[in-house]
Amino acid sequence: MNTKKVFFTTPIYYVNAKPHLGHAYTSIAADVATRFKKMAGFETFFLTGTDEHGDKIVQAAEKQNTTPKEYADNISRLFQDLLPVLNIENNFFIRTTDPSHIKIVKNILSKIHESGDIYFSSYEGLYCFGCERFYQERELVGGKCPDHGTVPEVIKESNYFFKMGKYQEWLINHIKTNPDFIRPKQYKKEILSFLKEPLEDLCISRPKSRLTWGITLPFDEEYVTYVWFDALVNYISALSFPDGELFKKFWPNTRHFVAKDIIKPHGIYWPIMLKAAGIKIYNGLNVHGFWNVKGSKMSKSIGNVTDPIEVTGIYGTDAFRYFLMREMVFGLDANFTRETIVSRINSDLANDLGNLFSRVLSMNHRYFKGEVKGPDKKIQEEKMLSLEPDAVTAIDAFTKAMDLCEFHRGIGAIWQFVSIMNKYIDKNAPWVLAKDDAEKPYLETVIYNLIEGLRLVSGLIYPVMPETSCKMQKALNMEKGNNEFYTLKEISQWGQIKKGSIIENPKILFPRIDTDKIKSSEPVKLAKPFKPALKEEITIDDFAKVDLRTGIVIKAEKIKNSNKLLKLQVDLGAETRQVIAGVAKSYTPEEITGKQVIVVANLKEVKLMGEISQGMLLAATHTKKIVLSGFDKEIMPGNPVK
RNA sequence: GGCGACGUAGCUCAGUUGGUCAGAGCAUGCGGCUCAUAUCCGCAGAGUCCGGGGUUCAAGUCCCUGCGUCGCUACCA
Repeated sequence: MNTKKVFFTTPIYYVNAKPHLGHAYTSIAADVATRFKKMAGFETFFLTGTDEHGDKIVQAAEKQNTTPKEYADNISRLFQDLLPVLNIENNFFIRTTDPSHIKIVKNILSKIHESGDIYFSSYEGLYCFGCERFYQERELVGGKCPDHGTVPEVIKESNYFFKMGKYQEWLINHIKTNPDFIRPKQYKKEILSFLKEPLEDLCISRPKSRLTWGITLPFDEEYVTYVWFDALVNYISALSFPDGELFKKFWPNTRHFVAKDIIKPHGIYWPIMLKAAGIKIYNGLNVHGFWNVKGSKMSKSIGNVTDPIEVTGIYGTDAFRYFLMREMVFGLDANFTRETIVSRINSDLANDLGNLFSRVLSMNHRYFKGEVKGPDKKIQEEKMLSLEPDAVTAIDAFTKAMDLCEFHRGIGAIWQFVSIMNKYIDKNAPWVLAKDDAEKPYLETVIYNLIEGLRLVSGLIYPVMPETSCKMQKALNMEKGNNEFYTLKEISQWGQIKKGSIIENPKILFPRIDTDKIKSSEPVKLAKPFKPALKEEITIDDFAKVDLRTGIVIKAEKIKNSNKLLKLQVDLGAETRQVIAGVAKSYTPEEITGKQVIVVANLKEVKLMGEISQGMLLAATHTKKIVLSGFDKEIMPGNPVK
């Protein structure tokens, strides 16, 4: 038997926070893809796990007075416990602290090091000891660390670097010649556009003086490897690279599922790492968008971080899985609100599918005491009663869409068939046929086709709603054993329902959710979200750190080679400051001269386009329009503004 | 500022290579049925397919430009 094989992964989730909606989506999407491929006859392997090394974990652990390992154990446990709640059937759960993983990371590092693609180099940078990290100049706030408010020190450090630039052309070519390598295609474009600029080499180490919570480099005891190098290797360490059966079986028939924020590591570092280590390149990357919640990005300060366990508890696992897969166009962002999920559940699940199931089975019960009758071939042909052609169409559209991870379309194809069945009932009006004994064969044919249709639907929804699939099949006397399912091939054959068997009166598949109740129990929050999102709350003391003063622009001139910056001399009373302001698009030097402005007077000076800037003007911006702040009456320069 | 994506009915969005492409779902209104979870079925809305140019016998669908939204990136103080 030469079965086709495919390997699906989620990213390994960083253990610095508990799982949220986004994690749940990625995992469910990969689970749906895996289940679908199983239906299509593939042998599959599905991997997820946690990423547990690095600075942040050490810091978080210290805060809780615990060890990094213990801290990681706790959060990793949360991710592991989430899986059964979401009904995710992973084959393995990897942790970057697993000894076997660590061994393989070292193996790969050695390989690349030996081939000469890792080199040692030192560099100077601005280092904040509080944060234990380097900052780029532009990341600083007023020349100070944004977290600690201290001025970072210039220090020299040596590290190991991975020669990524060497493989840039190769990668561009690889992406172009493998159109499915990055999907959907907007992300392929994004990566290619990024690759137009020269790739910088990747720093892959940290000295142990700064960080010990990591994997020691095999070629230098004094260093640990850093972030992505450790994390990405999980995809093959979990398969026991290089000699494991799993690796031989599944690599490189791999599709990685990731959210759009980590396409660079996966679309650039990872293939180059594989190439440099002489390992085959994985088949492809499936990139999805973000879930916004109530119209805003999920964030702690807004308080809309959504807990998948809580949501599942309210709506049920299958409904939650259905909603996520149906609502999000794979690749694009989507919005999560109580209204949208309730609307999906009520109209798609309760009204369309649930009610169809209920009405068909109860008619069968009412007219035939639950016994499954067969179709009358003659009448079926005469009146074109067979639903088989529509079923074939549905299976076909479903399969095509699911193959491309276009889950929303795959589901759409099933629901189109559901809609056809509802119309079919209306058209043939079984309740009318039931009044006339002569129409009995007609009635039997209609009901039979409907039951068959439900059988098909029960099979097709399996990847998305495994529990409901099983429930329906049980009701239809078509259930398989535990954890078993019908393959596409098996469900495709029309006319499989067991004639003569007795089908019970149906139970409700999906109860409707009373929207009135929700409205009354939930205070209406119609507040429009801020755009951009509101920053973190500060105290009056925080604000008091900013020294605002009144000023008057006494001189203004353009800066060469800059279409945005003006060089201003601003009178602050006690002294005249030079301020470089990015207002040239909206103000000419003539216009701005003489204006009263508000100046941030205690801002650390910086150089912009070679000119010293000793402050900053307050202004409002909307797109490209800039409007300076000012006063409605005359005021002396140098006054404090509060 | 640079690069890129997008802008289609009240809402969420489909619309492949230019010619039944002006659509679906939800919401709304009216009508029908009663098997069903007050569910289902039918009909209606008509929307300058963001504005303006252009290519073409023919353009949401191609080109240019303006505006708007979003992403990446930068000299954003």
